[in-house]
Amino acid sequence: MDTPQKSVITQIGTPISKSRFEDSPVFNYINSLSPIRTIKSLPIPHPFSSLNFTSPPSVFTSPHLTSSHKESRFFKTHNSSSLPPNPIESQEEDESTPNEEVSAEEEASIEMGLSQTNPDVLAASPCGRDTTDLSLVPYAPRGENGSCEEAGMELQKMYDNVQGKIETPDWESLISDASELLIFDSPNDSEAFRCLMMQRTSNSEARFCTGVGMMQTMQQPDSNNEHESSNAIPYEAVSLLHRGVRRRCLDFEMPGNKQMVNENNTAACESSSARCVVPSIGLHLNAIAMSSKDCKTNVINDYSCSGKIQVGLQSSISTLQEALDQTENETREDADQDVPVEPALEELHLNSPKKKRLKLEAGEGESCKRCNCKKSKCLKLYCECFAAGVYCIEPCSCIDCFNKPIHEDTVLATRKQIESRNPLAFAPKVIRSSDSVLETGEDPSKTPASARHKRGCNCKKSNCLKKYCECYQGGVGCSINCRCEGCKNAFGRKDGSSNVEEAEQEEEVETSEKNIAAKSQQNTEVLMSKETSSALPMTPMPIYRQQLVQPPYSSSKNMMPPPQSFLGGGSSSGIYNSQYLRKPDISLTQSRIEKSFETVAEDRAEEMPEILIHSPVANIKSVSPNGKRVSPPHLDSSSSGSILGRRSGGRKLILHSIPSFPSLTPQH
DNA sequence: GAGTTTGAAACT
DNA sequence: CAGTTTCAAACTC
Repeated sequence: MDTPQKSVITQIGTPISKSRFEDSPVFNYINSLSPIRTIKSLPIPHPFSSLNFTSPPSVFTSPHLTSSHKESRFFKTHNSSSLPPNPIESQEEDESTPNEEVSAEEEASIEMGLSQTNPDVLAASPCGRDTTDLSLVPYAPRGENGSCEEAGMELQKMYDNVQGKIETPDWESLISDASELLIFDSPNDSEAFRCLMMQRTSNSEARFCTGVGMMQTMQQPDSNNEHESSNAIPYEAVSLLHRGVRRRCLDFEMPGNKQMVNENNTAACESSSARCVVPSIGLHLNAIAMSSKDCKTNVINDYSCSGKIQVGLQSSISTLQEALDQTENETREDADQDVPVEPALEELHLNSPKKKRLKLEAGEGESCKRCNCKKSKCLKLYCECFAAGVYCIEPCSCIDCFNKPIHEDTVLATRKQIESRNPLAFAPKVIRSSDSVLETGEDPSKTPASARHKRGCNCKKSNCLKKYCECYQGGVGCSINCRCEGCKNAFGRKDGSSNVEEAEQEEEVETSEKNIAAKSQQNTEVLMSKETSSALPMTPMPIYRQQLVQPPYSSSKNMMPPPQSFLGGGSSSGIYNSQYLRKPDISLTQSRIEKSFETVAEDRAEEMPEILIHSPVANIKSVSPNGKRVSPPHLDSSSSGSILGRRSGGRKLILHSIPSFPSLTPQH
């Protein structure tokens, strides 16, 4: 259904829109853009620039009160700016319409560029922005949505007929995807914007991060076109959900599909967490928290979180074409796959008594923080959420939590206070320097040392072998900065010796037995996976999931490097990501930026193997961190052929996004 | 799930 | 800056 509709729209819409579109600067801008080349979009001074990202990240980045104002302003501008409140039309499909058209056009025109196309489109279309914003902004007079842009309105009117047929949800998802893409593609602005969105989202208090939330949302996927109320919820929920996931990477579990699309883009997954973290790489991509953390790593990083699900989902998507299809069918997929999938995953992975821990581990990376604060009100760095620069969400078990959008002022004030005391307090704890890898030419896989804990640890009893150790937790070796005693950090001792191999060996020894036992089990799975992979582009999700999940189980608790660690440094907070992007990266020359990106890509690649390439075989063989990292290239085509293909594809996409990044830099 | 351990954060 | 206390995550049972 969707596809045909779209096609209709595309065909019809394009011609029709032209007359009207041309009038709007936005459209012009869109036209000027090459769907494939995101780069273009950035350089081009579009009306947006002023509106959108000017002061984006401020919100989280630096909890300045002004930031909030800016944001509000930002939103106001959008909302009020152009649209004469047209409650009627705007209500439901305003948002979707414009974007849709554009996306449709672009999709039609471009076979590939999911990532590129959408981002551009979004960027180009104010409506897209607005939509996003609106959806994100609870406070914004949404019902209205009316706040779409003129162009959107006009278009909408024009296409009203067509649109009527179209289901908004699809578009919404598309939009959200596009937004994702956009976000990822344009590190700086997007980042900032993301942050913005984040706040807004949080404000909305709609916390979709949680799988549950998702589930709920997903369950009502399409429906609702009719009333605002009904629509509003689903729309926001869905869109928010997606965004929320990206942003916080919070609940990994979520929108696999969406992310998958992104994933094809590659950066995406991590992105949220990691990405946010791109530079540092958060809790992964820097943890995660670089997150993923962020992004991811963020993010990623963020990766970890989404990793499980994503992987599973990814397995289902091996080709761009698929991705495209997916985009088209997103809604459907969400409804169909996500719902069932999520629960399944949860059960698979999280039912065990260790559910909580596993969850945390998965999400640790980055950004997926879930605190359990009782006395700090989540307003101190004790609180992981607060420290990560994110609001607490449902999954948190905190008591008397003030780290919520409602208490935005308090949060910001507190943050400010803490920052005044320690400007780097909210900076990623683990700083990964892409430069080090590049410059030294070190093998990233063997040099976790390239990333270091910002201040170093102070461990006394844990020997830096447990997560008590922030270095270890961050997946980095101890450094001169550390004041630890009896350091045995598996990622690198303070004295410079690396225990990684040793640790691995030990771990392997420990796990070998387990693995052997598991091997027999997995053999069956392996065979299945091989068969499946060979037969189908996508591998059976269950297998991948298991594998993904398994590693943590099988491996010794302590020895397994936190997922985030691979992604990068402090993924943690989306907030910071923007900062990092702006400050360090901005200063970088384009070439250098590219390099960094490449590094990221490499890291990703490294990472991907871990997650994606957990073919049964690989899994068995490479339990240890190194093994995983090194193994990827060695993977047998037989076992991971499809995966590799995907991987390469992912990289390719990442590279595409690279150009866009530099484009942002010009601002400086 | 409760209790313990641990080390960062906060405080003095 | 050093010492102490508070805190929540990590870990153990």
